[in-house]
Amino acid sequence: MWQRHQHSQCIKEALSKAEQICIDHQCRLTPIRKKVLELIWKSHKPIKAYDLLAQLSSEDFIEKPPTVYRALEFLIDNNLIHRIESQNAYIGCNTDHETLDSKFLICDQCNEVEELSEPKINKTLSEISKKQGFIPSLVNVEIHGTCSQCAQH
Amino acid sequence: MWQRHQHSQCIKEALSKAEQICIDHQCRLTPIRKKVLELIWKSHKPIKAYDLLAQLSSEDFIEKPPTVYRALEFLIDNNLIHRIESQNAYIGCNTDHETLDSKFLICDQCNEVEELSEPKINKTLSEISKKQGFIPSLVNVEIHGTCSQCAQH
DNA sequence: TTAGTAATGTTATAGTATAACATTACGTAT
DNA sequence: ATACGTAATGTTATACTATAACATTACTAA
Repeated sequence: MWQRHQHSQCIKEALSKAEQICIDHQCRLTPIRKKVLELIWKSHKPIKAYDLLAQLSSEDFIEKPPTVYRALEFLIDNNLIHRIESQNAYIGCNTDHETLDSKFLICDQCNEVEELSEPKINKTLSEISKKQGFIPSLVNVEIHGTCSQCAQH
Repeated sequence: MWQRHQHSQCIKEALSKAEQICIDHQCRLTPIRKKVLELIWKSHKPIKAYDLLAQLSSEDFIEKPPTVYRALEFLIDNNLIHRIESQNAYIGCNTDHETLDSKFLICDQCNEVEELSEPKINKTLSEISKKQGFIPSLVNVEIHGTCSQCAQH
């Protein structure tokens, strides 16, 4: 689904984006938060909370669930990662969001996930909500299937 | 969000729909499956597996997790209920599905859920998937916000 | 009737997440 | 620099969600 590439670049970009956001939002990218964000980007696929936990503990970080869940909460609140609801897993966000929304293509073959940033989807969903008198505050779209790479094999 | 009404009618309809589907699919609406479906419709809001479990056990049904999870799996597979991923909860389906998709408006105030059956959403999502060479097999859309009823108060 | 499959029973455990309270670190006003 | 308030983390315990694995029972069709 994604081009093969060195992750180091996306990790770097993600971290510097995170730092900028923390300045803007007046909050702190503490070592734990930074480490969790880094691990999520390193994985490059959805990663589970307890897998993060295991990796943290193997690197001399504190390895208790609340630690990682707090970091995840922080990163989600600041739009630096998203939760893939259908997998109880977390993935980095490299998209600029004007609204609270996340939209994914999830390949059930290779488990790669691509985040969509198509305004058209938001527009359609927003129109339909409005038609029902519903005021949306947060949208989540998860499309499972087979990615182009996997479809060819 | 929904008009006030007697649930008895929707429960009846849901059950007879279920019976028809089981005939079509050559499977059985056993007492447990029927009871679980009934409880889900009685709730009329998303209901959790362990809440179903509690209600079952108070009615002389077997009250072990696998029982209820198996019934839930059966009902989901036959499109009689859906799982609300963002809530780990289950809700009845009164919609006819041509494809595997579920789309919800979820009111965070009153916790009512309305299932959408707008082909336009599927069309939009399908077009965008295709553009990426992605072959969708299952779509889930969860829109959180405030329903028209709650917005007025 | 009996053999094969579907469904359920049962025990145990895996996997996901949070509550509650204690402690430490940080930012800032004095 | 110091003291104070807030933010973040440490720590223990437990709640909540779901499934594996194997035994038993019920149904169906030859």
